[in-house]
Amino acid sequence: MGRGKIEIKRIENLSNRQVTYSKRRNGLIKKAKEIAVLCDAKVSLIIFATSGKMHDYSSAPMFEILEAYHKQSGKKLWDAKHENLYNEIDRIKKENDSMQIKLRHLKGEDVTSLNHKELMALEDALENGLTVR
Amino acid sequence: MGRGKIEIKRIENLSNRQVTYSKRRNGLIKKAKEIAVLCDAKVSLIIFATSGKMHDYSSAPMFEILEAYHKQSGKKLWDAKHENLYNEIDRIKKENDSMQIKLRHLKGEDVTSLNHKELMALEDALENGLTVR
DNA sequence: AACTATTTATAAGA
DNA sequence: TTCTTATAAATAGTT
Repeated sequence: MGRGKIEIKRIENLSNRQVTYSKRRNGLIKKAKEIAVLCDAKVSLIIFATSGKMHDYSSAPMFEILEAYHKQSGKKLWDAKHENLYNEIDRIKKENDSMQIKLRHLKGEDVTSLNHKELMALEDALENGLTVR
Repeated sequence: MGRGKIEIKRIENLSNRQVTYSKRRNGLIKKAKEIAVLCDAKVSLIIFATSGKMHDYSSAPMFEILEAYHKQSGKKLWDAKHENLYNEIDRIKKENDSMQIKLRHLKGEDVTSLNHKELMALEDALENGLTVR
């Protein structure tokens, strides 16, 4: 749509590419807004130029749309993000369980029945567990 | 662009709305593909019809684009998802700290110096903390 | 699902 | 960059 027809392949001339990018980006966002209004659709659009500059549009809070996307796509978008948190929870829970066992042990017998080395080992384990995070 | 000009407002007639949705959705995805190729841009597009049906296009793995979006937008996309996990971590850490304090206390004195009520209270607190999850 | 009269988007030029 | 305009492309209403 213009003075001449163009092939859909990368525009090699930088200046032309930038101009076309700017025009088409505006057009795309306009169309996204229109379908959202006309058809009561939820739309999320994110565009990055090669320069790294970003433009975006969403007809509802981006998070909502991406949540819905996550549910329907079956793609595990968030897993990489969540993995560290789950790992941390597991680690702390284990630490916790370990302490619980030791507490029960201590409650069940006179503390003096543990020798000095046992106490040091116990203390080390706890200090370690609590500082590796 | 058609036999007549239309206003950009919700199309009330269901059938017309569906037809327009289908046509414009295709158009939008085509344009998204074109700008990605012509201008070497990264594009992510997600569209939901009111029916709940989803269509999407992304010129690179969706996760990559959303990660980049997350970094640039300053919008806290993931927080709602992460909040529960952070809360759980906080809760367990507190439980953990509490146990550590009690352990130190027990190690520092003969366990028999705690009276029966104190031991019961300690046990209850631990059991409670460990089962509320 | 096709068709086509019009509107809209935009490529090239200024 | 912004404006202009000839032409390509999208699409609203129709069949």
